[in-house]
Amino acid sequence: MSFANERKYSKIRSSLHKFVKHGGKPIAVSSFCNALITFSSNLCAVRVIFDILMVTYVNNGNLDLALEAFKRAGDYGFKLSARSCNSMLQMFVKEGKMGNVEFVYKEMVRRRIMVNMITYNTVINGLCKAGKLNKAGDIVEDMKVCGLAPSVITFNTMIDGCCKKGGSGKMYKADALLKEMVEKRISPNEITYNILIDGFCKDCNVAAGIRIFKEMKEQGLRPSVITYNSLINGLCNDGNIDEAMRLRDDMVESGLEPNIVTYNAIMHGLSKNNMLKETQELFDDIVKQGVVVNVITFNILIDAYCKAGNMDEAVSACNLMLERMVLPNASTYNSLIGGYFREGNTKAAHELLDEMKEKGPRADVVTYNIRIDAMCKRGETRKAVKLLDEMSQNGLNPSHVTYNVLVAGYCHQGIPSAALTVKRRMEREGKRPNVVTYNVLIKGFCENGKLEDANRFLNEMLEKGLVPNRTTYDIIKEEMMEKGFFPDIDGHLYNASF
DNA sequence: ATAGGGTTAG
Repeated sequence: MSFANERKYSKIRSSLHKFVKHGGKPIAVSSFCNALITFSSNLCAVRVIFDILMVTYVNNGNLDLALEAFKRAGDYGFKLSARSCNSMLQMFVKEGKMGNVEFVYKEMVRRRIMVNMITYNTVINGLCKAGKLNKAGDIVEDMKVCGLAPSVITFNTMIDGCCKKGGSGKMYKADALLKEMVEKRISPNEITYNILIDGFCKDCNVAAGIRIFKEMKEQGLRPSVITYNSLINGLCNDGNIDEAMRLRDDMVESGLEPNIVTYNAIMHGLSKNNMLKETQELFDDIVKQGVVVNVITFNILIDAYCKAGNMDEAVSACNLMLERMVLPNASTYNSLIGGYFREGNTKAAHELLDEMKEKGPRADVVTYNIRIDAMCKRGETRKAVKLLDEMSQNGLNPSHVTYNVLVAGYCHQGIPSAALTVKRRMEREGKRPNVVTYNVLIKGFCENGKLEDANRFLNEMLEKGLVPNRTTYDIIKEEMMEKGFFPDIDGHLYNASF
């Protein structure tokens, strides 16, 4: 592009920016496009203008209109650049709008827009984040067919997808991918190791995380603050605060400065281990040090107070947060609402729920789960089930917890048959019952004297490949065996973990 | 322009 053209385009860019900022409604997109092709004889310029228009919409966070422009360009047969399509894809991935990601990707291929490495990696990342690992694998095949070899970023993305997806053997699969990349002579980098370390730590296998950490150093790669944060977080969740602190010292010694994520992890670790005083002290300490604390820091502190039943301190922490111009989010409210419900202060809880409706952050799935749980505990499970409809009206998908709470509610009210209808509804909505669902159900049927049914669910759970946990065994022991009922499941299945 | 860390509910 010549210098004159470059200047022209920068003018176009700023005019388009103004257009997008003010009158860029969908109807305007189409009339704009019409005007463009009617009055311009320079089709190459029109192509570029479409491209800039789309990028400008993306940069202004107006993704619907960006998509509209993308579709229009297609209607008129203008080939957009991969670069601008990629930036739209990235935003759709960030917002979790996978339907749009898949549509744009397919369109790009159909319109023969040169799909590049970044396109592939972005789409693969989106699918991995949505838990659609098989589909992500299909895209990896697509890229191979098009002559592009998966890069270290592709592998890292896929490995992270494995680590973050639930299910048994996920770390085994992640490890297999690591082996595969090494075989293909692609060297794992610092990020590969960070992903694996975090994956093992989250899989309750800090020991494996430390092993990878050592391997990383042996490979001559330098651990970063992120590496340490993953390990510190893992150790804290393991209740091993001392070791976490030692690692923090290591980190400082190797010239790395702990950041707010480090402190949040440690504060959370302290509070989870009932060390409220230490949590509070660390908070005061970092504030004194001048560390900029964020909404997560406050949420951890507020939640610690709420769990300790100290609502007054929770509220003053909330006020301090506002003083420091940190805005509360849904999690902040959720902690407080949960705290009030727990101490039986329904009035205060509802005042906060009203405040959320009026001006606060939008209620999320957790807010509903807390409300539903409180209703169930009051013996109003039927009423709680009605909230499922309100959730979908607000565009929220009930989670496993939502259904599990309802199942527990009916069991607790002595109507396990109603609990079963919730389980069926859950399956209808495409949520597979998990270990907690079965634990609740098994316990519920046992407590209602229906041991045979409970045994049936135990077998069903095993058939589905779900791995019983400590709670399952406790239920079997206390609710079945101590009542003289011996479950007719394979003996080895429950002998192994005792 | 694409990949990695911290909070709430069962």
